[in-house]
Amino acid sequence: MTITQLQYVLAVAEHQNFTLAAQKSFVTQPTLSMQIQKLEDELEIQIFDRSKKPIQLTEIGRKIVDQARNIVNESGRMQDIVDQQKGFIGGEFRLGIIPTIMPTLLPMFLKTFIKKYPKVNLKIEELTTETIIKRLNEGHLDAAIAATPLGYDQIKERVLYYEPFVGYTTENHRLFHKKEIETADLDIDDILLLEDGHCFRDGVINLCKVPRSAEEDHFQLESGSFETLIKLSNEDLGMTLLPYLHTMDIKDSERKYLRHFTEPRPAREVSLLFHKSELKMQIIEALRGVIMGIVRGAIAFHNVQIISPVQQ
Amino acid sequence: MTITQLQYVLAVAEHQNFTLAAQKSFVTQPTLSMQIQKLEDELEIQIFDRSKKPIQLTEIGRKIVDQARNIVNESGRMQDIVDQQKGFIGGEFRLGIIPTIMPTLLPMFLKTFIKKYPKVNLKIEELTTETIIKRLNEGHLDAAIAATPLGYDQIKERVLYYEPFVGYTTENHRLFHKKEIETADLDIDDILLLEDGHCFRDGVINLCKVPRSAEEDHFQLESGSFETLIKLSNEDLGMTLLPYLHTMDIKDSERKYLRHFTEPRPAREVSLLFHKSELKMQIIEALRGVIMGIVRGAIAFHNVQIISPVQQ
DNA sequence: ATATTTTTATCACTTAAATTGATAACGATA
DNA sequence: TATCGTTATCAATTTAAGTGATAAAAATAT
Repeated sequence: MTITQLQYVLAVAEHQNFTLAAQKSFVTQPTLSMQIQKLEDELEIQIFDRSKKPIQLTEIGRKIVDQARNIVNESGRMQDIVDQQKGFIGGEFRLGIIPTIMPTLLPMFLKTFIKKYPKVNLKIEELTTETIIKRLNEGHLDAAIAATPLGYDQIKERVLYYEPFVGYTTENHRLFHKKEIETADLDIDDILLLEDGHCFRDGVINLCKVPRSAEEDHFQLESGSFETLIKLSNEDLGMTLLPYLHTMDIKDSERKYLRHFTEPRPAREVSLLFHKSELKMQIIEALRGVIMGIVRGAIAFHNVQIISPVQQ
Repeated sequence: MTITQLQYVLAVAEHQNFTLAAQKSFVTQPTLSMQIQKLEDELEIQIFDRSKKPIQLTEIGRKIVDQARNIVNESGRMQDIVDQQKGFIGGEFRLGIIPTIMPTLLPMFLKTFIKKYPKVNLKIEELTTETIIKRLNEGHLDAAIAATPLGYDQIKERVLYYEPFVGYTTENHRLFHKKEIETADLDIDDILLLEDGHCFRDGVINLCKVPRSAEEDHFQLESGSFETLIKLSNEDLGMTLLPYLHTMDIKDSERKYLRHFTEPRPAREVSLLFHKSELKMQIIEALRGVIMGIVRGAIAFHNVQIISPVQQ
């Protein structure tokens, strides 16, 4: 049994296809087939059921894959240990960020981070929470930023900050004339929300404590960005909710429509997520330090009411 | 980095000698030297300080060795997973037992065990608690039986049974005429104990709640077996304490010197120890099942006062 | 049904890696 | 200074990993 063989097993398990897995592993398909057969012979079991299309893991195969992932992860940590000892912060680091956090948070910390840690080769991707969890589990992401708590037992969460929500009304809206609004004022049918998969939506739904019913949705087209929501809101299609950081670069002409909540303000918890194997922990800690340093001051922490994303 | 290289590192770390480590790994010394150099080059660190005699681990080397042990353990578990799935209980199993438990317990369960699990190739060694812990940590033992609790964080303990102590007096002893004795009757200067390293001794000392003082020891020669203690006791050199199972095969002529304790009786906790990595867990569970099945009935469990070995 | 495409297995062959035996280099001890 | 025990280095060998071509099998298209 070699670490390489285990990596091949993981590749096939992921892609359910020897040819594709071989490409992703940068070897030819016979290499992969032979090495996996060798491992199967050595352990005297079948890891894959090749009769099913696409290829499936056998019952024992699933356990083998779990353990293989464990071993491959622990092997990867060897270099981490060396880096940590040397105080070296560098190498490739793949970070996922959900769409509702990406545009505001990334510009705030990116410059500082790459200046402070120039040897880190950051690869940032905008991904939904669901994809983030999948990729973290498969080891294709080193860390991610998303709304929490999510409570996956393979994924650790470190809170970065609590971001209050701010209401965005229009002149004709029933709440426009209130200086400050409170949670109880909200009406689920009245609020424009983001499309599914953006966990912000779930936070809002959760906030209103009203289960979303399909019949009550007036229009099906839902947006992926707050810019669209603001424009729809401006057309008197309802109010919307914006995370605090988004309100910082809103047009002056639209600023008058912002309505802050009374305390305790509803807020979302934004955390750094990473796999429990804690690979590349030095970089994760470095990133956390930079982000928390930048955000501190920009957001008031006191008296916020945490909104959990309900998707799981 | 290969698993083989990590095994070589562990061998050198253990034996502090490339030549010896090579022998134990069944390869030549150049193989070992080259593979370890290759790993050091790959990680760009020195694992071993070859200037010191005997060879020492560097600071980073110690961390590398810990992680290597982890990876090698997890690799070893791959076959365990397969065995477990197949319901196969077999292969080499190295069991350590402390001297004060070995002679009474081993004959009780050995026959049953090898009959029930004929494919297990049991290798049993009589070892002190200290050696047991060292070997479990190094992976040279799969499990052990000793007096507990010990509280090492790398070692897990599963209680097998509680074994009461029985007093052994002689005709001229002050306690001879009591039908039953109690803990308070004991006097540390008056009891014959086993040599250091046998954890039973510590249990007794702990029981008496009197720290052992060197001046008070009347004679330095201490025994390794209860047979010797009984004989010394017969010579009126003091009373002694025997674990319950030892009293079952005592000579009829000496049986009249046994004095049971009143409840709650002092007892020692006897447990199955194994490394927290839980390798070969099926066999460990099988062994535990057999021993607990055999011991149940032989020892009354109620109202025992647990005596902890103090050595740590 | 039959042809075509996609995919995995098998083969002889090449490339790369691990291992070896001999020996040099080093440091400790006599 | 000689000797011993040890590790490093080297060319040669053995073993393992990887390749390209192709066969076999299965799915899909015609």
